[in-house]
Amino acid sequence: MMFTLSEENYLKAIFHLQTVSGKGISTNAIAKKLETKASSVTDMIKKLADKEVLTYIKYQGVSLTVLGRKIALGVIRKHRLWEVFLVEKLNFSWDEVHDVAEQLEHIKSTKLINELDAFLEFPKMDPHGDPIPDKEGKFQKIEKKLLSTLKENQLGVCVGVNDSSSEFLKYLDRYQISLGQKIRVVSKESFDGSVTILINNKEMSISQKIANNIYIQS
Amino acid sequence: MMFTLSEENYLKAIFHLQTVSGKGISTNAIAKKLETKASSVTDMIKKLADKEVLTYIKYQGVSLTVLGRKIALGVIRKHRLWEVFLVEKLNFSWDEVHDVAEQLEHIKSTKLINELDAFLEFPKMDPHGDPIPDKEGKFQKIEKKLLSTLKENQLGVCVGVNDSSSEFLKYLDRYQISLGQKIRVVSKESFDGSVTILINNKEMSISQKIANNIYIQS
DNA sequence: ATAAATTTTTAGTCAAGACTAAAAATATTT
DNA sequence: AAATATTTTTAGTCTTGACTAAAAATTTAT
Repeated sequence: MMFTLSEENYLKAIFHLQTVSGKGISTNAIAKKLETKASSVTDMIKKLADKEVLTYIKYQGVSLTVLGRKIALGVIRKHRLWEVFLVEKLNFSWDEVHDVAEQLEHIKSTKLINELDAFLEFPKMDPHGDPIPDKEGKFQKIEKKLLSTLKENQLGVCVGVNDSSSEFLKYLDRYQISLGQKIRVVSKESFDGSVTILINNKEMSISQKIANNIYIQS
Repeated sequence: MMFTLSEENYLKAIFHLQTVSGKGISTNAIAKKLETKASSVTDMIKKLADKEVLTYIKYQGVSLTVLGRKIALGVIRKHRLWEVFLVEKLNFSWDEVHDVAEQLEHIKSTKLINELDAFLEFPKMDPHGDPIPDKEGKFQKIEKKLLSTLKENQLGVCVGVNDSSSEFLKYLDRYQISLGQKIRVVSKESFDGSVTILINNKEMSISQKIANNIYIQS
């Protein structure tokens, strides 16, 4: 069974939505994620249900079948391995990889992706701290919480980001926040939720929105 | 100006046809090369003429403009660099690379391809002996002739193949014919054009068709 | 130079994947 | 429990790139 580029993108989007909110995924949520219209989503969902990668009951949202999940994980595996390749071998920075990986993830060749995996020495994480599924679709769940949940004076290490947009990642670069960076919460402002943090002995203030997009391990 | 996957494939096909037969390329020739129908070619040609990548006069075939040639060479550059990558870094053999490279050649990212070029240390040839255009589209023309044009007792080195199909390349592997391999013509059979050659001190006979698809440098 | 054969183009369809506008179903208020 | 608001689906349209069948132009043969 072959899947088109569009179909793969739908499966990936539904998988991501499913890991966040447990239950059936609404047409609207998918439309928003893929920046398309609800009517287009309905059309595609019918096709994917016919292909038995998701179950669909009218007016009740969808959820992936075992097969659908497997395909989604395959695409995610490819996306993240290519990101590692771009950063490790081709001098891309973490804010430059996303768009290219979005293209590369749809290249069809089992040998290609497994050899790439070996060439990169079976990395477990991509450049944004997200886990890379193995051949079987298994991946380790990383213990992590949002920076915004740390209490005053607590210390943690940055292990991931919740937003991989180029704008956000460039912001982090400017403030020297990268994977592995130690961050201490100095104080929290209850008025606007902003957080004062200590990085490399320098104090700085970040907005709540920023703090909500940085993953920390204590 | 952006080009779709189909448009790029048309440009590439026309470029290849143009390098073989000097003059305007016929609708039929393109259809044959792309395994499509002449009517489909006419449709696409009109679109490409509008985009000013080729000139087209009804019933008279087409020829690439400077821009069209540049785009075609860009696609060919990507194809061949990816082939080198697959063989040198990912343990592909020369008969396995074509289909994957056909997909990879359409990935859009200038940085990607130039970094890949550097990573591979600016190779001048792909695994089939074909030259790789540089950033500017320049490439060296290799002096070569068909094995079938050698006279009896002449010696040469295999420097390329005229057919990159998996079947043909596997045949060459079986008979230990690879790039750089020394080949001496022992005798030629005028009846069927077959050629008896000497490789690694072993004599063998190859058909005219095979001899017509191996490039030799004397 | 006309007839026959070939090539090329036109006209009309089709499938995929998206869209808008309107209808139908479900949720939320009052 | 109606009335209103929201979500989802349907119906119909559009674009891209392909297709078939038929018409038009060009070549080749007689």
